[in-house]
Amino acid sequence: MELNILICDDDKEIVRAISIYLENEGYQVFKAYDGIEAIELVQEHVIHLIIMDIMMPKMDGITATMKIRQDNMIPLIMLSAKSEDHDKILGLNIGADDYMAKPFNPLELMARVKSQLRRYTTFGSLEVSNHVFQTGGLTIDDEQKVISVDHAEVHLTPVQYKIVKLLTANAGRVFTIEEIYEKVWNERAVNPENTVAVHIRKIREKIEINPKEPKYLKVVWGVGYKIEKY
Amino acid sequence: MELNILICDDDKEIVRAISIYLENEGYQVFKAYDGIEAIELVQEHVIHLIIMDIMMPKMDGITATMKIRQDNMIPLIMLSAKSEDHDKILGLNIGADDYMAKPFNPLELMARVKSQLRRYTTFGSLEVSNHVFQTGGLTIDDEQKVISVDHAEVHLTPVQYKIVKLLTANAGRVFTIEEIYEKVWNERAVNPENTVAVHIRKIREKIEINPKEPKYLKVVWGVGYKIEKY
DNA sequence: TTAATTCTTAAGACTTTCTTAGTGTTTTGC
DNA sequence: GCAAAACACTAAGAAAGTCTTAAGAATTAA
Repeated sequence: MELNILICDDDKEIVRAISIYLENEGYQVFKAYDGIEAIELVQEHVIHLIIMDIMMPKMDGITATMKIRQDNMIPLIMLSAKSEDHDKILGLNIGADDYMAKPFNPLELMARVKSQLRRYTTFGSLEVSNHVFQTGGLTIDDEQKVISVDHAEVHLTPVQYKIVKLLTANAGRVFTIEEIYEKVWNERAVNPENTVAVHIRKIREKIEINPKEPKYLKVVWGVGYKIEKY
Repeated sequence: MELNILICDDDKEIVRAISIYLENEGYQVFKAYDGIEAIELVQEHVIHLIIMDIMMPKMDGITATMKIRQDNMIPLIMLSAKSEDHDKILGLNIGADDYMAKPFNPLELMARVKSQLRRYTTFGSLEVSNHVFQTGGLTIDDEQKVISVDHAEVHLTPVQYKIVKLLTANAGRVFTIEEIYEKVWNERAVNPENTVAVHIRKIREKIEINPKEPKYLKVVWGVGYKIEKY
């Protein structure tokens, strides 16, 4: 999966240097040199993460962050500033997700970027290399995109399939609705939606004998859903 | 690995705000409102890092820091004070590990906390490796949100689960009702409520063979509750 | 355009949580 | 040792919260 990172700094040398690291890791990089450019790019493209300087001409990083959040846009935002500019940072909650002091160590930056983006790397770190997952009578063949329950094939729609795959590949682990949303749609949930619940219902209709007493797809009250590990 | 941070400030609003950030990052937070409370908590719990205000009633942060160091206790200590206070140098000479000027930006604070705690973590971000706590016949799997007593699975509600998790993760240690309330609900108990007792009752009903003679969840009269350490 | 899929909404079912009020037990002080 | 006080336990019902379900609107694919 392609992850898009926007790097925004008025120092072109920094932008260039960081881009190299990011591209090296396989990320798609977008570049901006002030807050206004950044906002434009965010409106035009699906950006997953923004690394933004605070001190910039035209529009600073704080203002840009607030504008982006006002528009209900949900990319992750990491702010950065020279350590002596700390006092410039006012206001308690402007909606950034991380902060780094300049000059920063590229390795640490990469570690933080990965840490932030972990929510999108759905099956990445957790997935087993195998193409077939199984738990109890539930089998999912990721190569043929086919799932079977007790040896009977079941047809799932794409979204349903992704949810089942996520839960089955990590059978036993409980995922909150937000987590499921983030990992399946690759977006952050803006407000608590019911859509995941509806999909869960549809899935149960297909894979459970008795949807009221699910054998596979279980709810953990007040927490989330999981596929039972057998 | 669970990292415990103690935040100590007489301004309750600050304590509350910072706790939210810290908990959001997965740290276990303890709260104190003056130096004496801080020292008590440090003696009772394994604290990895203290964020302490300098200006406080009863016992100030400098004195508390010195006392803690005199006792050969080793938590990291970050002091904070309004920028016009020039106690900075003094603070660092008496054994504090970092200093921050108020008002501070939460993102910067988080960056510094992580930086200090890096010695406890593999690389920057805090990665919990162990999801299973155990003591005697009581096992709690934090990934599956499942607890078992003598190999029999037990279903707990979210609040019940949080209480059991808190006590089990610190098995043998006594928590007062107020402590339990603060940690589970993330707020101070306004007036001595009975709600914790009710939850304790419900938990015992589920995890004890004979709730009247609890084997795991014990009361310490006049003090609080604990889970027996075996 | 039609068909399939996905998303939104809202009502109702169900679960959990909190409050109250009363009962039982342990400690304190005389 | 006994009464009073302090603290812990229990039960039941009200309030709050979460999940389920169905139906239809919106979107996407064929």
